Amino acid sequence: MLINELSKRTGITAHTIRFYEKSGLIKGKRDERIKSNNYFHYDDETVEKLELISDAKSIGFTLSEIGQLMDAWYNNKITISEKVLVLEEKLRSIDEKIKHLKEMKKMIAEFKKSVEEESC
Amino acid sequence: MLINELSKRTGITAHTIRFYEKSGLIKGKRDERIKSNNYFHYDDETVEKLELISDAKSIGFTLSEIGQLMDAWYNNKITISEKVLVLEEKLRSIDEKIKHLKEMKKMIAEFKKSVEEESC
DNA sequence: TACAAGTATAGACTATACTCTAATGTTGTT
DNA sequence: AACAACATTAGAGTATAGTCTATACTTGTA
Repeated sequence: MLINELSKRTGITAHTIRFYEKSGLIKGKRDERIKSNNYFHYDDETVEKLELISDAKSIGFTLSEIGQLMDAWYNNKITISEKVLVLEEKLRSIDEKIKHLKEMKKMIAEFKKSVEEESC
Repeated sequence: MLINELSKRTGITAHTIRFYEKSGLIKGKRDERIKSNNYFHYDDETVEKLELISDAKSIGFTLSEIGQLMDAWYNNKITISEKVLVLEEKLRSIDEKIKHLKEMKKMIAEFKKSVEEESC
């Protein structure tokens, strides 16, 4: 598929997709047989990758962290133990984030309670 | 206390503290009795606020969201029901973040398992 | 065939959140 | 008094993550 369809399938604009391509997160292929243009072609794996990027971004991962994660996920030049290491690190960082969120949640909930009691 | 002590107590650089001051997140007071300088003076509440800023940043809140939260927390020009509204919204957004994190954690954990099985 | 829609690249622009520098003045110590 | 340490403001610079524009070529449709 070409960039426009990729954009429609993922909800990510063509501009941003090109930005991710330049950043090295995804990679389109050129069709050697077609000489008249140099359009990039994308496969279903790229759709998957863009969805992973969206998901990982939504939990606060930077593009550089997402790059590491995607290397572990898709890059076969990396050994299994290297992959496992990256994945474990990401799991740890997720656990930390969850811990901080729960602490903040508790704080806000307690403060909310005290504000509400004030109003009686 | 002056900015340097505030910086030492919070671990936030004077530069960044000034940036937060310009952004309206904190507010130093000038001592009217002192005419020779116009140094800002900060109280313990500002220490607290900076700690809240650090905590809220670590869970991915933007400075603008933190501003709203701090208004609910410290600003008495806001009604109790307005405060409660902001606090509830933040609690919802924290729950969403936790949900996303747990989903991503599950995904990564499953993928990690499949990578490890591959190695046998 | 005209022409709208799609594609590529380079580079400018934006927003957020700092981070640093320069100029200038004040305070505290020796 | 000298001088280091600290304070202020204005404004420049940086990193991240886009977002947009201009230019130019290609493709699909009426």
